Amino acid sequence: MPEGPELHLASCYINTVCAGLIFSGKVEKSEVSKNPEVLFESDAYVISATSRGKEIKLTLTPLKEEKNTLPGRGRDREELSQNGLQQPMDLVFRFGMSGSFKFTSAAELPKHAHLRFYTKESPHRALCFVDCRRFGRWEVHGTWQLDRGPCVMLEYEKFRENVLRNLSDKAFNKPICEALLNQKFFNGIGNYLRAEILYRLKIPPFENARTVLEALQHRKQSPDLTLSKKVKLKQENPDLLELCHAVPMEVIHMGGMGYGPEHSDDAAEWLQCYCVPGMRSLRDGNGRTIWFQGEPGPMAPKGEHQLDSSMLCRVLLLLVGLGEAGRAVVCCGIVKETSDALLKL
DNA sequence: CGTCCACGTCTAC
DNA sequence: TAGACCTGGACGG
Repeated sequence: MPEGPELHLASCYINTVCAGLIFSGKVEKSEVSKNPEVLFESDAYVISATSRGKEIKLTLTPLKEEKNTLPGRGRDREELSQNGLQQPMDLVFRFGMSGSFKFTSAAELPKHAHLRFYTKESPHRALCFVDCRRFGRWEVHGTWQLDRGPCVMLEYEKFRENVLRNLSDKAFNKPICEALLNQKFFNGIGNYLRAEILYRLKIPPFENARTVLEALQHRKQSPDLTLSKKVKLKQENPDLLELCHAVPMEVIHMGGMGYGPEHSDDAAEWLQCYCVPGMRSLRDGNGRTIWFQGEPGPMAPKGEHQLDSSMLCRVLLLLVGLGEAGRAVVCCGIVKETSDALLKL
């Protein structure tokens, strides 16, 4: 489920279900997970969460009055402070392709629950990090990953500045659709968001990123307009960086994309481009599928494998609709990769 | 049965 | 710039 909006919603979910709840005992890791053990133990602690882009941070805080369990009982001494109390601990998670948090009965843990926090009450319940593909990661005593930029959702002004002040960075030598996945500058944007954002402005995905973004630096002012008209104009014509904030915010207000079993109808309706029938798709330079409408743009990868089904359909319909002479003309003009692809059918 | 595809990083040649 | 890392759903034979 995981691009920026889903990560943020996960933090909201955790803060809601854990509000007023007391957790207890050790943090349990599944056998199969290669992530680090979480050596935290407390008789009574609380859990809270914050998010930043595509990361989420859990804070485990022992309750004050606790005199901790016997030091040394199956515990590393280093994990306890000098007076034997468990210190608060931050855990930073990335979700990979399939991470999520679920709060359930401890008796029936969800499949693929790789990290589990148990409540003190009985019968116990558990907050679980669930991750079927196990691409997700967590770090003990974690901090926000150093080379990830400000959150597109929660730190919009810093995010915008970070992009516009660094347009000389080689990250912007790339097509805009590839730059948008660079978490150093677009922390929170993922594959469906980049497609939806570019589609709103009909920006060709393989237009050069610097070319697109330099145009935002000197946005033309209209001094003759009143302030309210300027505000209105801006709201009705958001630029690319504003959409990098506004589009994920739409998803948050919708309650997330709900990938997987709980696939919501709202989400399916909300998508205007990503995986939508009739839209075109190509592989970008990193092998990721970019969905778009119209022209791919000047930096599109060349090659015989770069013909999408939507375009093939159109070519075939065109050929069917033409007479014999027209067909001959069109076939002569067809680009090499088109004819190659047709021959392969 | 098999092949392809998926919301993302990582690290190794 | 490839692969590696994983499970499971969709779809074809």
